[in-house]
Amino acid sequence: MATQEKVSEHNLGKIISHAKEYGFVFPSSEVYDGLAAVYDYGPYGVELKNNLKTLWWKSMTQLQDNVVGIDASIFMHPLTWKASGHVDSFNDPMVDNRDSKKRYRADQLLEAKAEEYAKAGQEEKGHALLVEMGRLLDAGDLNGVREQIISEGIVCPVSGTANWTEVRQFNLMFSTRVGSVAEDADTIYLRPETAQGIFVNFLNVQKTARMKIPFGIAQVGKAFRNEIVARQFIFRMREFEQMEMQYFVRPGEEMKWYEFWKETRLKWHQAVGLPAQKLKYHVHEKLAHYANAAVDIEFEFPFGFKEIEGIHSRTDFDLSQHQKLSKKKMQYFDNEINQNYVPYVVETSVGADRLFLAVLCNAYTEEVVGEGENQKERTYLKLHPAIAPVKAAIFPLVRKDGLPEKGMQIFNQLKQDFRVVYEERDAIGRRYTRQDLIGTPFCIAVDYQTLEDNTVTIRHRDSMEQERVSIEELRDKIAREVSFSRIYEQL
RNA sequence: GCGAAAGUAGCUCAGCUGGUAGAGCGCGACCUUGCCAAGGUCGAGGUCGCGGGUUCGAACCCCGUCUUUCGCUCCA
Repeated sequence: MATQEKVSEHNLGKIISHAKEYGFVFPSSEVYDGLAAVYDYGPYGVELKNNLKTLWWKSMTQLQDNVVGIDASIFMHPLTWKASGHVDSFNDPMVDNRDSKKRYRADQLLEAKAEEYAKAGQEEKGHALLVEMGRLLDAGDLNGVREQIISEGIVCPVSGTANWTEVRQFNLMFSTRVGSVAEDADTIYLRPETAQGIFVNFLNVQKTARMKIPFGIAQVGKAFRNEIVARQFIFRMREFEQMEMQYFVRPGEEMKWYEFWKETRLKWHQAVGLPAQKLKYHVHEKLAHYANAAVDIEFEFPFGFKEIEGIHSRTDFDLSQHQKLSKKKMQYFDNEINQNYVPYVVETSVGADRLFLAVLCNAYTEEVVGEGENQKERTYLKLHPAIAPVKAAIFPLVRKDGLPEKGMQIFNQLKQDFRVVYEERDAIGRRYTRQDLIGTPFCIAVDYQTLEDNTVTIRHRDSMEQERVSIEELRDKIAREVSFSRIYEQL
C-alpha cells in the first residue's frame, strides 16, 4: 500500500533541482554563472524532449492524412515581420510609475485616456490625442509621448501619482545583421514565431504535395523573443521551441475546424499522460489583431494554470498580408465550389519546452512505501513509457558467475530496438532507484535462474512488482509497452 | 525593469562576536554481499558567485555586480 503524494504547490524548486541533478535541464553556460532565461537540455532531457517532438510530429503528419511537414529557416526576409505585424506590435513603449513600481505600456495609457474623452462626449479631443501619439511614436519621440502623459494628467491607477520614468522602447524581436560589411548589412530578425515560415511556403507546399483544402502544414522549430521578464524555469525562455500546425480551410468553415482542433489537441495532452483535471481551456476574450477566436489549453503547473498550447482561428490575416506585401497571390482554387480564395487558417501551437515542463511536473512523484519500520520515501518520474528517456535497464543480480555476460548479451540485443542501459555496479536496489529517478519504466534483472531456464525478471517502475518472462519474449513485450500506438489508442 | 530572499563540494546544508573551510548524501576504485538508496577501505572534488573596499587578517563587515527563486510588470 503506497500513499501517494503528488507535487502540487510551490515546489517548482524541487523539479528544477531534480532536472539538474539527474541530467534533464541545466542552466545555460553555468560555468559563467548562467545566462538569464536560457537553459540546456541534458542527456535524459534531450531524450524526453525528442520523444515528445516525435510523438507530436507523428500525431500530426502520420495520423492525420492531410497534414504534411516542413522545416523553415529561422532567418526570414524582413518584410515577413512587417506583414505579420510583429515589427509594429512587438515594439512597445513602456513607462514605469516610480511610486507603485508598476509598469505600463505608454500607448495603452493614452488610449485609455482617449476612451475617457470619448465617453465624456469629447471624441474629437480623444482622437486628436491618439493622432498626436501616433505621430510621436512614428518619429521615435518617446520623450514627447511622456510629455503627453504628463500634460494629460494621467496618473497610475495604483499609486495615484504621475511620478513617471522615461518612456522606453522595448523590442521583443532579436535582430542581427546579414552582410559582412557593416554599413551595407541589412537588419534581419530571429523569428519570434515559426508560423510565418509556414505561411510564406503555403503555395510551395500546396502545389508540390498536391494538397487539397482542408489541409495542414506542421513544423517544429526554435523561436526567439526578447521577453522583458523571462521566468519560471523553462516556462518562459528567450529561446524556445514551438510545435505548430497551420490548418488551411475554406472561409466560413473555420469555426468548425477550430472546434475540431480544440478537442483533438486536448485529448492529445491527456493521452500523453497529463490528467484531465490538470488541463483546462482558457478562452481569450481580448483577441489578437489576426484572430477571430482563440483558446489556450492550460496545464496546472506548480505555479498555477498556464498555457501550454494555443488554438487560434487566424482568419486570412497572415496570407492576405503576405499577398499584399509580396504582391504574390496567396490563393487556392477550390474545385468543389469553383472559387478562388485566400484560405482561412486555424493554428495549433504548442510550446515544446512548456509541454516538457508539464510532463516533468506531472511525472515527478514522491511517495511513502512500506509499512512501520520499513517505511521510506521514494521519488520517481511517472512518465508514460512511450516518452521515457530510457526504456529499460538491464542488471545482472551479481557481478560474477557469468551473469554480467548474460546481461550484456541481452543489452546488445535490445539496444537495436530501444534506448536501454546496462549497469552492474552497486547493489541492485540502488540501481532500481537510479532508474526510478529518470523514469525508466522497466528494469530487467538477470539472476541465477536465468542461467538455467533463460528467463529474467521485469520490474515495473510504478508498482515495483516483478514478473518473470523468457528472454525471447522481452523484445515484443517492451515494444508493446513503449510504442506510440499506446498513446494513439487514447486519441 | 521594480521589490524581497538567496548564492559555501555534484546535491542538501553547517560554519559562533572576522583568525585563510566541514558534514551527510552522491561520485570513482577495490573488497565483502546479493532483489528495492547494503557494509568496509581508499580516493577525487571548493581561490566560499564575481569585483572592489575596510582590516594585521574576510565565507563572515561595507559597496558594486552577476545569477537564481518568489511577488509585481510584460506576454500573439
